[in-house]
Amino acid sequence: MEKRSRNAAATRQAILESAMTAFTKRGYDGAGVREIATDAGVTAMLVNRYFGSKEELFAEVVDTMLAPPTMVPGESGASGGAEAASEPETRDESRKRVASRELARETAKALAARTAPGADHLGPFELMLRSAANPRAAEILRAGIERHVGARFADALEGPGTHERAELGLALLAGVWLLRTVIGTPALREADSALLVEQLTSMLSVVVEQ
Amino acid sequence: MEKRSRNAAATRQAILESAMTAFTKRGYDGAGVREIATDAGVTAMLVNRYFGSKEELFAEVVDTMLAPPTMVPGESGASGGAEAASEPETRDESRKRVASRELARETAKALAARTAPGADHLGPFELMLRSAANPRAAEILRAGIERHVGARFADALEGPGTHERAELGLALLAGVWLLRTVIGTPALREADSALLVEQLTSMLSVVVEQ
DNA sequence: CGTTCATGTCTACACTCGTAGACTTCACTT
DNA sequence: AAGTGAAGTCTACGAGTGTAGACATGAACG
Repeated sequence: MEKRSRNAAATRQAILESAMTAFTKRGYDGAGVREIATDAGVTAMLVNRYFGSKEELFAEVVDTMLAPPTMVPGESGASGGAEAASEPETRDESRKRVASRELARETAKALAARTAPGADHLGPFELMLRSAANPRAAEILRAGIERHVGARFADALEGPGTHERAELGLALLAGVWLLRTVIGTPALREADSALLVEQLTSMLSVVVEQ
Repeated sequence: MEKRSRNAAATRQAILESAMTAFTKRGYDGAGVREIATDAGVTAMLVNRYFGSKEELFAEVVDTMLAPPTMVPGESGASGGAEAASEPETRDESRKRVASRELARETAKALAARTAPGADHLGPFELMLRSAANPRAAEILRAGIERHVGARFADALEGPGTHERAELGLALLAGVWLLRTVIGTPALREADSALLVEQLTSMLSVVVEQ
């Protein structure tokens, strides 16, 4: 661990990244300010000094983790293990050119891979699922989803009711993530990957295709 | 509120019902033993005296709320104080006679109705979604789902991979419940009911129909 | 060099939490 | 009516929470 001698920006970033993993792994209520601070090599009070309060820190974490991934290679979004949950390479514009069924399949494959028993990909879904219990956190999440994710997913669709259909797809993704990783129901954990992708693709196609 | 003068069974039941609503509304971490006790007209210590600990109380709540049919149209599904309705009829058999598409549609309609903006139907889904953040609670939930819900839903299906397909359906239900009520994303909240039922039916049919 | 001010720490407060042990009060039996 | 055991309460502890205010520190600048 490097020293980071009195660099405000670096310290702030360290706190933010520590908060990302803490909130994602333990949820808003489960993560403590002291824990976040210690992991960042800092005192608890400094967290509030930089972010105002735990709630404001959480809001910034949500904003960071739900924001679309930066294409600029210089910025590595998060070293703490937080990546945005979207398909590997395809950006919004190129997505529309891809056949709808293919979009559904790629999404299904990505979901299946990240929620596989071995993988421990922390991501915005876990952040949401583990923090939804707290009403204040839920409101912050709602705002973040509305601002970032919902619109981004809806843009990938065509036809009428894109927002509603996008959120229906999101609901399926969130539910599978919940049961497969957070809860850990055996039937879904041990499900055959190829078969799972197949079923998810079919379900997603309902809302993805026109 | 009646007096319930020193009746052990009634007191236990009162605590259990109070715990159901508290855990469902605020989640495992959010609900306090003192709050549960006060709502039952009792001291906090009596809760632990009857149930051993908060965790054991939660386990009994989970067992109670997951035991009766949850999402299937014929049932009331615990609106706050769940009543143990005994029902000797062969529900499973009659269900299988219903056309698969009809099962999907009925389920979709029930889900849409219970997650509508006005309705405040507390149920096992909220219990799960609000308590999943705590690992101990998640494990208890996993056991309960495996013991009760998964198998029951799988029994309503036919063909291969019933457990996996049942849990995929459950995932969709849970995700919609999450986004629509716990998080409260506007696109799903304000979605047209009939259209929502239609899309949900199509998505569910993928896993419900053979 | 010494001053300065952002950067970071320490102590402390005012809670809430789950729960353990000792105590009291009531309903029922004899 | 007296006794007894179950039913319920009281006090308290130890740990943990978020955060406010006072204090220390060190790097950059005159």
